[in-house]
Amino acid sequence: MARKTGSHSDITGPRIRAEAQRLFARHGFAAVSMRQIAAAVGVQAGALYLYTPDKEALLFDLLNSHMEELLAAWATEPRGVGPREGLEIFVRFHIRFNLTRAEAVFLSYMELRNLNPENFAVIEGLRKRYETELEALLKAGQEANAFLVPDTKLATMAIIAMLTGVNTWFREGGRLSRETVETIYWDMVRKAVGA
Amino acid sequence: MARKTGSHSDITGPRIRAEAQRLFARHGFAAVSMRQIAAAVGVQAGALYLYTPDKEALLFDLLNSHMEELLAAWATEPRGVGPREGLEIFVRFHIRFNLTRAEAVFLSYMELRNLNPENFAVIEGLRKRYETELEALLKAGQEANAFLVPDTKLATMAIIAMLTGVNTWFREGGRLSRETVETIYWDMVRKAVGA
DNA sequence: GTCTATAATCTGATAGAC
DNA sequence: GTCTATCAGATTATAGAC
Repeated sequence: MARKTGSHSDITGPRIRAEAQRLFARHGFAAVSMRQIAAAVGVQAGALYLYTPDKEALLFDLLNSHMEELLAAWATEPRGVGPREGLEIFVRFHIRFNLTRAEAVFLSYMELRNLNPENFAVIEGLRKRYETELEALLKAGQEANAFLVPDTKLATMAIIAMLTGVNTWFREGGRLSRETVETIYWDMVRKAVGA
Repeated sequence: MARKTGSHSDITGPRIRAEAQRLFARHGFAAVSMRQIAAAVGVQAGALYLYTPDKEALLFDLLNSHMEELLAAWATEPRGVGPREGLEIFVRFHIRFNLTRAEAVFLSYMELRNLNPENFAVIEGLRKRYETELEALLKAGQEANAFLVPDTKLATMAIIAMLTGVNTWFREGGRLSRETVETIYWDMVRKAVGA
């Protein structure tokens, strides 16, 4: 069962992504050097290029994985029995999922500008798909007369911005539990859409 | 009226700040070099150091000015005759002011991490002061039984995140005018706080 | 007030030994 | 798969001429 000397490809790849995410989120993509990432992983800078063609591809991989995981996780959430329950599930899901991926969420909002146009379009497409999921819920509720929403597009953007904002101030062990925060935000969203 | 050769201190200072803001917002603080800023202004890199001790002080100056101007502008807004009108004035003010300073708003949210701890604390203090203005409005409305807000701190964060989010998608000349957007957002905020 | 020149260091990425 | 060494160029900031 002896391993070949210095061969850790199964573990080094994920470690590079983890350390890159941590460093990019903390200092910003441009401020972090390949050498810093390598040092955090415990390899030399040259070794990184076995796992990524360049620095930008590393960033794209992080953003792309995050968005794919977000959509996949949402797909496994239960559908509500009506518009109101469906929206509550979305609100709670968004807060909960984003809080467990704070670094990735931060990167996805802050470092998009460091992607080339093709990669940027991919991430924007995935983000749009997620927004459309919420907008569909709002439209359905509006048509069923369960909600009173003057503009579903604006309501979509308003709700997502409001929910994502939790990431900027929430701290585990603070005044309120995550569950309580979810409930209070759901109360505000529910009233805002007239449900 | 002849000027001394190459003397433009009255105009170069503001130009440096304007170009730095534009470049930092577009590419990120770390990704922009002092040479790029100098080139955009039309001077050599060395000349920048007559106006700023270093790159970080330039960023701090931009963030600090923005926050001071935000607070000063809010201070000149009319007070509403009641909690409801007061909140509407805040909602419209926040959207309107932030849309006219999109680059500065973006920087204030994205580049805080590039400040040293002292400068960071200054900006955080100013931001907190602004948040407290909104929270006071919500508390007053709650006590007057004009609003029904389960948690004024969370409502403050939720409303600010929601309103600031307009900056990420609003484009002049798009589907809706700024006035219309203000009105729709005010409708959502009003309902969310039970007014 | 602006310029040129420069110091000292760091950058992303590659080549080739092991 | 990882290392060392290296390339070619960029970085912030300063010194001193004009």
